[in-house]
This record gives sequence, C-alpha cells and structure tokens, in this order.
Amino acid sequence: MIDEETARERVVSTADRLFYAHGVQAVGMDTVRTEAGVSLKRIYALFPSKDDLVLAVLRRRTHQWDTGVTGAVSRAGTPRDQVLAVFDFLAEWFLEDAFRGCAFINVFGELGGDSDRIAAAVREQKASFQRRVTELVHEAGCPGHLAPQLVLLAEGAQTTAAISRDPGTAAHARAAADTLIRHALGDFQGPGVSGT
Amino acid sequence: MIDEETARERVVSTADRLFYAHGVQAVGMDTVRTEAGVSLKRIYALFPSKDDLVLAVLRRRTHQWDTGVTGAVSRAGTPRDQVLAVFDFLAEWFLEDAFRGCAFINVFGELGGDSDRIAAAVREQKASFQRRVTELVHEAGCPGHLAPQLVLLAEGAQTTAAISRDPGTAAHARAAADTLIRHALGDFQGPGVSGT
DNA sequence: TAGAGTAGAGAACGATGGTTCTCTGCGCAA
DNA sequence: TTGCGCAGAGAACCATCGTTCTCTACTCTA
Repeated sequence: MIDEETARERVVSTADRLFYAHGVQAVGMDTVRTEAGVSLKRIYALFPSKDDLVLAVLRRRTHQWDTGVTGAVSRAGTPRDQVLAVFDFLAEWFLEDAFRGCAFINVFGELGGDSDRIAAAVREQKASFQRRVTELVHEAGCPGHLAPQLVLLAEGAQTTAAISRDPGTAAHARAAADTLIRHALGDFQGPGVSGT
Repeated sequence: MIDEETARERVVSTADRLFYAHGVQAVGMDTVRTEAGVSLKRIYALFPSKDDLVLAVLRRRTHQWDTGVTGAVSRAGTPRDQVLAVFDFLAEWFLEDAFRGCAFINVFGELGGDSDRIAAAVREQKASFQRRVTELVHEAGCPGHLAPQLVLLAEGAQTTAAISRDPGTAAHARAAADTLIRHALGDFQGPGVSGT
C-alpha cells in the first residue's frame, strides 16, 4: 500500500490538474479517484469533503506561487529588477500549455459566492501577494501606492492572457509596470534611459 | 399569457442574476423557472439548452457593458477624461451590493475550459472592449501600446475589487491609468500639473 | 496456518442536474 | 356549444453528483 503522504500528494496534484482544467464542479470525485489511483475511501479519509480537497489544492497552489515568485525575484539583480521579475515569472507561466488563468480567481468565480471558506482562502492568497509586492516596492525605494497598481497589472495580465490566449500579454504588463516604477522613482526622462 | 419578448427578458435577467451570484452550475433550471415565473417548457422553447441560456446572458451583459461604457465616456469632457471615464464607470459598478467581479471572467473560469462557444463569447467581449479602449486612446492622441496596458488595469481592478471587496481598488486603477496616460503623452512633469 | 485488521474496488444511496412528457384547463373558430 | 390547439404546472426520466457501505482479499502476527 502506498504511503499516506504519497497518496495525499497524488490526490491533491490530480485534483489540482483536473479542477484547473475543467472547473471544480465539472470534475467528479470518481474521476479524481480514477486518475489519482487512490480509492474513494482513502480520499475521504484524507479530506472530509470535496470542499476540503479544494482548500488543499488552493494551499498547494499558494505554496507553488510563493516559491515561483521567490525564485524569480532571487534571480533578479537590482531591487527594481526584482519588482519586474514578478512579471517575468508571469510571462513564463503564460507559455505553459495548461495555462488557464489564475486558479484562485477561477475558483472564486465558481464557488466564492456560496462558500465562505473558499472565498477566504482566495482572499488571503491575494492579500499575501499584495504584501509581497509591497515589500519589493519598498526595497526598490518606491512609494507604497505603487504596489496595488502593480498588483492590478499582474491580476489583469493573468485573466487577459487566459482569455485572449496571447502570451504577449505579459510583455504589456511588464512595460506598464516599468513605466509606473520609473514614474514613482521620479525618473521622468522617459524610456531609453538605463535605470541601474 | 405573457408576451414572448417579456418572457425572454424575464428568463435572461433572472438567469443573469442567479448565475452571477452563485455560478452557473450551482443554479438549476428549476430555480430559474421558479424565480422567473416562466415554465420550463417555455424556457426550453426559447433556449434549446442551458448553454444557450448562458450565451444569451452573456450577450445581454455585453450590451449592458457597452451601454455603460458609452454613457460614462459621453459624460466626460476631454478625450483624456474619456479614457479615464472607463475607470469611473468601474468605480460606480464596484459599489453595487451584487458586485462579484466580471461575469465574463467568472463564466470563462467555470465553463471556458470545456465549452468552446462560451469561451469564444467571452473572448469576443474582451476583444471588443480592447478595441473600444484603443479607439479612445487614439482619440486622446496617445500611442497605441497604451490601450492593452489600460485594459490590464481594468481587468485587474475587476477581479481584485471582487475578491478584496475594497471599492478603493478602482481609484488605484484610475491613478495608474492616469500615470500611464501622462507618460504616453510625453507629459513628464509628474502629478500636480493640470493637463486639461 | 489461522485469524484479525485493513485497504481497495466499486456498488449503493439519496439528492439533484438538465431535459422531456403528461395532463389539465383555457381561449377561440365555426 | 363543441372541438381543437396551445400554455402552464410539475411529474417523470435518466444521468451524475458527493458520500457511504459492503465485500473481497491481502498482510502481518502468534
């Protein structure tokens, strides 16, 4: 018999893939069971209800998101590039075949109206991301009001890239972010001037 | 017996309200029937399937959105204010009790992965909005690359306002848009200078 | 080897989904 | 008045949902 942690990971990653691709309600627990290769009995021992499984999927996504952002930021040089690295991270993501927008936004739209737990989980992830951007913005010496503006660009890029299927969306977001950062830094010389 | 157009409008507006509040799959046709006061037989005579009803709802939303944007733009003065009027329109919308994000994004997340017709309808609405913004941007004398950037702000504002429940989100979007417009116009004097 | 405990496969269950059908009753032409 | 046709209400239908239960079979201990 497979290890409990292995079973858990298999169920959550399978559910993530299926829920993300088709929506939560379009995927039955039976399909999760078949594709994960873990019996329903076991699944329900690990997650008392489908809602709990959805929450576990969101937790996993939150962790992956945080890891991805951290990695992209750590690969960047100057504090300003670190802010822009968020958009580079998005650009890479948008190129993936399975990309279908922000899972949190999708789940919120589908279930957030009726499930307070899920709405709260989504809200917390978005708030956490905004805090992260606020930190990066401060480290780059930019005024705080820049952070929520950059967050809007990132959120808009995710939904627009998903719907339009245009991976160039990330470049628009990055360019807009760059403009806003320059402006916030008081660098009014316009594009073309190196900021380093 | 009630007029056919009246019945149709009752069904579509009821479905819109219910689908928007709870998600499409969470609302049964029986509920639509009860709340609209139109028999199932009649509903299925008007819309061959639930998918067709969803598409009718999206068409109605598209029309309402276009009307709302047109109204806000026509109330604005200068071409630059007309561009910003889009964000004023959003600000008003975000204040509504029933506001729960962009219905197109929500439906796309829930059903777009499996229904090509619905995905196409959402894509067309977003493309249409981008064309509209592109026109406004050109009339304001701004370079074309500004339009997709402003669209990202508008999209991001809708999802962020829905999830965070912070109506001030619109102000952030508007401020960012204002900065981007000033920058695009080559007005590098920073905020505080009247641009009329 | 015998027995206890447990995991897996999937049948079963009640609810609910989208969709269709039946039945009742009303309006209207001749 | 009589018969026809259509609208409405909601029962019926079949599939599928989330969830639970049963039964089989295997593993590990003494």
